[in-house]
Amino acid sequence: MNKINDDLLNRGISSIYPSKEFLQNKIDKGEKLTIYLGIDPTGPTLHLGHAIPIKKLSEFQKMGHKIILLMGDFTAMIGDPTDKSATRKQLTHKEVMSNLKNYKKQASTLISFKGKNAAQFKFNSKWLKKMKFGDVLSLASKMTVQQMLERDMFEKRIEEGKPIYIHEFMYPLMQGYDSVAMNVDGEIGGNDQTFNMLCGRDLLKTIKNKDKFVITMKLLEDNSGKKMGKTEGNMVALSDTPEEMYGKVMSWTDELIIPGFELCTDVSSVEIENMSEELKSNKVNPRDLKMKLAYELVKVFSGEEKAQKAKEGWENTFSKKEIPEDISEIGVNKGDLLVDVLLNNELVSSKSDFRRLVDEKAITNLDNDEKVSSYNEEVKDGVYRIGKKRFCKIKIK
RNA sequence: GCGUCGGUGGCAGAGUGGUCAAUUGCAUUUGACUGUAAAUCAAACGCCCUUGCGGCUACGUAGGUUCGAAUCCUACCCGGCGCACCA
Repeated sequence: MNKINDDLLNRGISSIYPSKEFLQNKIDKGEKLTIYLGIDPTGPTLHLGHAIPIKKLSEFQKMGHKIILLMGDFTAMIGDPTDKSATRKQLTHKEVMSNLKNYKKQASTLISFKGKNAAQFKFNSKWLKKMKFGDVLSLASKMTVQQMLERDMFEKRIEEGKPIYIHEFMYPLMQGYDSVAMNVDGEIGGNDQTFNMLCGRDLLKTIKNKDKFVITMKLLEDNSGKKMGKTEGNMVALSDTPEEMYGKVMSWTDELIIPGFELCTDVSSVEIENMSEELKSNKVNPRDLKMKLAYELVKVFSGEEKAQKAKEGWENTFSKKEIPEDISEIGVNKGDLLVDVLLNNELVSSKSDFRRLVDEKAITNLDNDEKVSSYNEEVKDGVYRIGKKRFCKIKIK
């Protein structure tokens, strides 16, 4: 078919079940499909890992398909055992609701909740909460323990003598039931969700004799297979400022450059291919490509203007070693000790921490370019730099 | 319910009467190097006053034994595993 469609079913996609042809066929026939993405609100912000399937979803929306963003407000309380070597602490519904407070707004940078083909925003507690024990049992009778046990992380836990709770077994069933309850045509998600999503496919087939398609997206990961995550500290959150996003991308390892372009930006596939070639043949400085990636990525979420500003801000701070533009200004009294000021503003975590930094000559007064060398130094007017990333502007009242 | 093993710093995981603020790995911070990073190397990494082979707080909770406990004892709380049913 046409070019757009080509990207639609290829770019960033890990696999399509039952097959790409199956889905292509439906689209070619002009069917209006209902497709959903489920997110468990386990944290207060959406991050790039969520944004990747949301972005794909938006492509479907633009083509006139119906899309649903499903909040797993019920399932989040149980906790998806995927990728967890230990049982996750269960969340209360209140915590979950507070987590997802901003999701809709954050997602609306990519998909539209307004207009004639508005995306729907749903909650799975609506049907899961109402289920009776009998309903649960009949659902549970559709799946075997062996099927569940096949999952690696269960095997691993058994080996390590760690507990597996029954409710964790139930998780894929619940997620699968979402498909049945909403009677969707398809589901999209990260390829770490493959098992759960296929579970829904099975259920839909058994219960409603409907063939649900499943699209799994590639994950943004380096070649050691380590997913980017909060623990890595460089996971872009959709609540980040353009500057923060830009900075985080720049701290990614080089291997993420090409996947980053493919998964998170609107740069054309051809262009990406070219860049990939250039990288391999060392024709370009990876840094320059990464800067382009950072720019393009910020553009997707915040627009061109903000992206440009973020870029300039970053260049000033790091490349030219200048001070970032908008650093917080702290008003102090004459004679205050620098330690106290920094401690009160949480720029150092304790007085001991401060002393260590002084010993390491990590604190510099940029106005006269002198290192702070005494523990008991009084504050001076001017800009201080602590390590590489922390800055503060001090103003004596 | 019975038996048994265990609860240690952000996490993982040593330590089983004194030299333990507690080995080590990961994470983190800082410095060097660089392409901004990554990798690598060096250092730091409970808090407080800094003068110290300093003070304070910490090894699930509460008591106890001891000159001295993360280490021993008692009770309690929490967890794993096994057994008890199907045989």
